Amino acid sequence: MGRAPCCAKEGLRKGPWSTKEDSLLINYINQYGEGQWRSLPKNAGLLRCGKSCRLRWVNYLKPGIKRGNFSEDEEDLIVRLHSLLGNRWSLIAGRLPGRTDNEIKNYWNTHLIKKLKNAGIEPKPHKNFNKKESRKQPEKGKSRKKERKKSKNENSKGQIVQVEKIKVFAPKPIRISCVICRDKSFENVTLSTTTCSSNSNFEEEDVGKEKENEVKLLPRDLEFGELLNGDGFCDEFLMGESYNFSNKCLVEINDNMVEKVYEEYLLLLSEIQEDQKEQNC
DNA sequence: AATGGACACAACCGCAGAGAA
DNA sequence: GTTCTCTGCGGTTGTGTCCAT
Repeated sequence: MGRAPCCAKEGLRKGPWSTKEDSLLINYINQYGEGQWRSLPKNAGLLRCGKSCRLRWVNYLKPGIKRGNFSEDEEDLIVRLHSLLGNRWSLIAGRLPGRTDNEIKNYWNTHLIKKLKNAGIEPKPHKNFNKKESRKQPEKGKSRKKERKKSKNENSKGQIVQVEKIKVFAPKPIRISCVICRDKSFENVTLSTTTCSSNSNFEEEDVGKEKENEVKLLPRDLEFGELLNGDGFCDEFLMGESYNFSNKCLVEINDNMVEKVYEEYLLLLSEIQEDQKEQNC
C-alpha cells in the first residue's frame, strides 16, 4: 500500500484476516475483554499488530455490528448528519445502530456522493474538519504539541493573543445497537443502547449526563433530494423533526442535545461565512 | 472463455489527543 | 512542564468481484 508499515516489526502478517485469526481474536477478547491492543496480539497468539487487531474487532467482529445494505432511512440520516458534522465518521456512526465509522465512510465515498450528485446536490467539503492543514510537519526541533500550543495562543508575529475558544458540541459518541428484547409472547419489543468507547477529538462541553446522548427518531418520510436545503442543511432535523427507521427501532432525542447541536451548526456556519469573506477580500 | 475497467470494501497508515510516568 | 505510550480517528490504498466487451 505504498507506505511504511505502522509496525516496523518484521514477521507480522498483513492483509485480509483468516477465519483462524478471527476466532483467535474473538476467543481472546471474550475471555479477557477489549483493550491493551499492543500486547493483545502476542497474548492471543496472533502475528498482527495491535492496531490491526483493534480495527478488525471494531469494524468486523464485534457483536452487534450490522452488515449489508444501508436502508434508505439510514442513508437519509447519514446525509443529514454529514451535512451537520462533516467527515466526523465516528460521531455519525454513533448515531446509526450497528454501523461502524469505517463502513459509513466507505458507503459515503462510494454511494452517497454519487447519489447526491445525481440529485443535483454537490456535497460540500467540510473545510473546518480537514486535518491536512493541522497535520503539517512541525519545524525541526519542535514537538507537535508545542506547535499546537503556539498556534493556539500566538499570532504570526509571535504576539500572545486572546483566542476565542469555539466550543463544539461533540458528545461522547454512542454506538446504538438494536438489542431487541421480547417477552414470551413476542409482542413487546424494546431497544437498548450501548456506549462506544471512542473519545471526541474536539473541544467538548462537559456534557456529563448520559441522557444527553440520547437520540429521538420518529417516523417521517422524505425524498432524497429533500434532505439538503440551500445551505446544504436540513433544519428540520435539528429542530427535532421526526425520522423513520425501517427496522422500527426508536430511540429518544433530548431537547438539550438538539439545542447544542444547533448551536454547533450556527458556529460552523459563521466560521464558513468568515472564511468566505476573507477569500473575497 | 479471456480480458480489462469500474466498483466496493477491508485494511493500512499517519496523526492527534489523553493520560501516565 | 515535558516526554512517552496507548488509543482512536479519518484519509487513503490494495485487492477481490462484477460486468461489459
